[in-house]
Amino acid sequence: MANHVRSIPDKVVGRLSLYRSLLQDHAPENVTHLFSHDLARMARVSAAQVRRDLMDTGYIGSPNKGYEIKKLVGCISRILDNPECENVALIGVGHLGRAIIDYFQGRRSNLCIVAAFDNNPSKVNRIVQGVKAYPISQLQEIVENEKINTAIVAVPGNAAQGVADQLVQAGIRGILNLAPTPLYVPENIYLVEQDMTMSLEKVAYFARRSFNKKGSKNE
Amino acid sequence: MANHVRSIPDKVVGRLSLYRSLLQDHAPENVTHLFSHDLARMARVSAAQVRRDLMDTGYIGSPNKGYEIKKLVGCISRILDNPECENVALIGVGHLGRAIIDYFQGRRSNLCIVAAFDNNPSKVNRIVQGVKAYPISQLQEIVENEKINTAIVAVPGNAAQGVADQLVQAGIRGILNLAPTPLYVPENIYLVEQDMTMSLEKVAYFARRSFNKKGSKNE
DNA sequence: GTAACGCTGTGACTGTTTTCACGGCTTAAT
DNA sequence: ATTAAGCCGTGAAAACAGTCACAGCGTTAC
Repeated sequence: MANHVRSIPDKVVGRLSLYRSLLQDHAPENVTHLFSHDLARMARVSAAQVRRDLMDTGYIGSPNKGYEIKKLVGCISRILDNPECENVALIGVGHLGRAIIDYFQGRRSNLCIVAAFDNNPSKVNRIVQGVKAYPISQLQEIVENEKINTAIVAVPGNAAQGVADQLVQAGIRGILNLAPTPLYVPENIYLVEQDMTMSLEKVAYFARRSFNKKGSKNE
Repeated sequence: MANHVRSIPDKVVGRLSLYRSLLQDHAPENVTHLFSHDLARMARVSAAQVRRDLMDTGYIGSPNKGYEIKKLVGCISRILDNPECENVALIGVGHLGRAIIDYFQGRRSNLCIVAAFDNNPSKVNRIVQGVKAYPISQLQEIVENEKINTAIVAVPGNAAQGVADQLVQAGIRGILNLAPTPLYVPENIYLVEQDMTMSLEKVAYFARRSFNKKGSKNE
């Protein structure tokens, strides 16, 4: 319980992840340093926000060179990443599942989707976009062998809870749920719900009554 | 500008949308009423949170019957929904785009994807999962004709900004961005960024250091 | 040398979101 | 009737998140 390693808030972790991907993917080749306001502009946040967030990484910038991109990325990675590559399971090999595989296939990241699962016999026991697909019955076995502790749920809503139960059973520690049904999981499992319906209804609501107020959100 | 209709905060709108979908899709058939703590349990929030959120809808529950589901749904809908059906455009007919169409096809909602767009000639001018797909060159025309003011961006990261510019040009007011690149849009456009990479990195981070702390997030 | 600049890191502040806690109401039971 | 119970609505407090503003420090210019 003694959380000697200072625990970083949810929101900050999200932005650190964003900063890193911006630095890796969108920084001009020839630039080695940048300032808080540069990163802020890229991430659509305030410069003060960037500086505050970076405090949590322990990285210290130079007052007039700014931040050294390489070092900063390394520093964020030391916080966000496992020392080794982090194995992730994907459940559901429909359109959404494949979209997700594409997402991660392209991007350098230490997150690696090492196995996909589906209960549709026609989809399993073959390679989908570079990822081996298994029947769900092998979930437990593979989660253990591959030391997977994070999973993405991309199945239809009515199957989601069942899948979640099996994931918890298999020893998964964190779940990203993309199905439109919220999940019940034990307290000690970290869960992020990402329901597109909800997000879209929000957009529609604020778009309609566009008081000239801008909103923006992540996670 | 006089916002006589009290503007409801972002977060609350999101939860109202969630409450409604829970009530519509997951309420037992024979039950007509429920209490704040019932809805709270379904939505994984506190009962006080539910009551506070519902204040914004104007609906008033009965101290010992609780909330009448039908009336409450109606009341939330009166806030979230357009009187008529709300037309939405989808940009990008890859795996992600199709997944989104499936999402909304199944669910009763007053959001309706009326047109999809793609710049891949092999994907356009045909019906994809019930939605007509057009080349992006027709964006402006169709947005105007169909009175669309909300769009979902589901294209690869490097195409996202270009698409966003065209959407703004065409008069769109709200954008849900699912591409892994944050967008620049004018202040008066409501934008929600929903980057799966970021979410997953967050899950992985908190799953790893699972101090027995639970986290949960939406939108 | 030294003055001016412009950035970082951070304490203090402001604003927002969530929780607490309690008065009031409505029903049911005695 | 009167009492007891239990939930709702909401003011007040607490927790959280983001912004402001400024001291301190390299760097550059003169």
